[in-house]
Amino acid sequence: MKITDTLTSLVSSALESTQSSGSLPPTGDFEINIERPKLTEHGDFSTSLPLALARTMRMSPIQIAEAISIAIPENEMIGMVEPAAPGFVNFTLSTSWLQSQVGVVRKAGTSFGSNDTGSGQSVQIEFVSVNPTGPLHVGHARGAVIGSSLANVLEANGYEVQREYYVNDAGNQMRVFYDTLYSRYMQAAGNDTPLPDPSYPGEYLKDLANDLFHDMGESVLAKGKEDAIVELAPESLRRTLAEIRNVLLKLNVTYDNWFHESSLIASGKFDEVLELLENANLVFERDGAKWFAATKLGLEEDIVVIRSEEGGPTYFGTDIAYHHEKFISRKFDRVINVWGADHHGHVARMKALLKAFEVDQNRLTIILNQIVNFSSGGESLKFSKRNNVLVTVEELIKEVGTDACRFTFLSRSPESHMEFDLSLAKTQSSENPVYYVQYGHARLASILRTANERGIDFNEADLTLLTHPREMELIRKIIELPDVVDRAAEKLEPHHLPHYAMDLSRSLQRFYEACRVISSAVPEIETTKARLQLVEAAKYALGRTLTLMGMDSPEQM
RNA sequence: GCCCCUGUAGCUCAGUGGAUAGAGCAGCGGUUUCCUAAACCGCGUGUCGCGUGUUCGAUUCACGCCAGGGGUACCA
Repeated sequence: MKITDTLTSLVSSALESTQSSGSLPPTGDFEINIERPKLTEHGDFSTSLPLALARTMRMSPIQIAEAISIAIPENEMIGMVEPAAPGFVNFTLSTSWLQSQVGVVRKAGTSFGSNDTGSGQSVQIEFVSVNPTGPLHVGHARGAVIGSSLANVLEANGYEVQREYYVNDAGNQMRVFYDTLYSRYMQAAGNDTPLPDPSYPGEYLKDLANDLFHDMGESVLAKGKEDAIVELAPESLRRTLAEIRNVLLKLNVTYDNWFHESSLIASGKFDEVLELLENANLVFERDGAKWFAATKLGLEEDIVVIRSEEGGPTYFGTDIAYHHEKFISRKFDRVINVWGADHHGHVARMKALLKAFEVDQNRLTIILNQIVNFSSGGESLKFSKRNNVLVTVEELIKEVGTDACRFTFLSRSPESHMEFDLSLAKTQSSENPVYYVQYGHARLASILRTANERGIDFNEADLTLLTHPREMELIRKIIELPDVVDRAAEKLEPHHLPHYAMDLSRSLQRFYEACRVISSAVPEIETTKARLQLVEAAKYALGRTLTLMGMDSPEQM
């Protein structure tokens, strides 16, 4: 049970008993809010309930706080309950309970930090989903990092999670891409074929065509353009996706499923769902195209689902079928899409679509991460190959490393228009919070290594010897982790993790400085054992945090 | 025009309707017989963009304004 839940029930029963004894008057509806005070003098937790009740009770808040404080039932967790002006009830955790938590954390081990808030619920999280037309651009890294950490955190909170990449391999863009690929392939074969209009830009296509020509040769061309594309397309798709997959792997991003847009058409799913909407009178024809009647669902404009020109579905068109697939066929309780801010116009459409499917809109959450500006030493960077500024995620990882990259992206909330300072991120020193956190982990590992080398068995220890302020500070910080995970998962805010990691690291460095763990002085062996248990607990907490962030937990640096 | 996001310390950013708004970096000064100094300790009044409102209480919620970014396709 979470600490705050216990406190809530303690306050609740205190209020009931004061009311039944008549020392406090009855009240209407209210909510018990447990928060963490900023000042240590105000204890570990507090509630401002008396302030909220003052009006209906027609009493001064402090009187209510006093009455509640006295009535709080005995609990091993609570060391002290104090009323405080103007109307708070402050709780301080008991030293003995805090000490005992070291054992609880050690017992939980690498699973420490987990909750079961989401157990029994399935959630699908879709992220990155960039068109398979080239390597990932630096801007895509943010969504990748947010999505993958969010998935980790949701899993830690008990959800059954599926990570999915939606491969847009069917749209008009892909047609242009393949047309251009054909021309590039012809050029690679030495023909003077012009690029189509419109054509797909980028050097990548040229390189891809050259590679394909090297491996597949002239014979492909003998069949004419359409047949050649039929052969080239799957192979180019396979190679581009492999490249995307590899670079994501380097970013520590993995998927449970790669879902192809084209499969929606091949399987008939697209037609099936379109018919569904037609039967519901939500699809009509105009100017030779088919439209989704979004205005009937409160939107300002209708949306094209099938183009007039070649009769193919639009991006929104297939997304209709895709989301039907997510909610109706695969029956996810919740669906989370992590999109770049440039997709913002699409959000209202998807919500409208859910209305058409009669799916509760709250089951779909769309996280829009804002764009990233890259800078180096205070100077803003414009991306281009010509200026020799990095462009791809691959180059970004090479430049700053996976861990620094993840930590930096993760430490800002998705909606912030963040600035990524490359020079700071790649600094491998104390200036960089990334290494500060990892160094903390390495240091803990080092202490445990030393204990092992010296043959110290600390499996049995007297935890009541942990009384130093820095020891208590560290324990308090360690046991915050489940709350941090819970909050990150429930509010879909993974950026709390790096901030917690920093706090925890600071607490353990301060502890390290003040409390020698392994000492040559023999009489202190019992203290050593207790502190080694604390060190191990801290290592579990920090290691778990790093794992959830998708970062490495180094044993030494 | 309309829609979304942002505006908090010199810089980059946290901040759950509560008590005296925080961290990292940068800057200045100090700390090392023994587990990693990639560390620790000390030094911070900032119109929380501006205004009005809701509230016992607003950086937090609502509305208006200002500034910056993004979107506003038979692209995705």
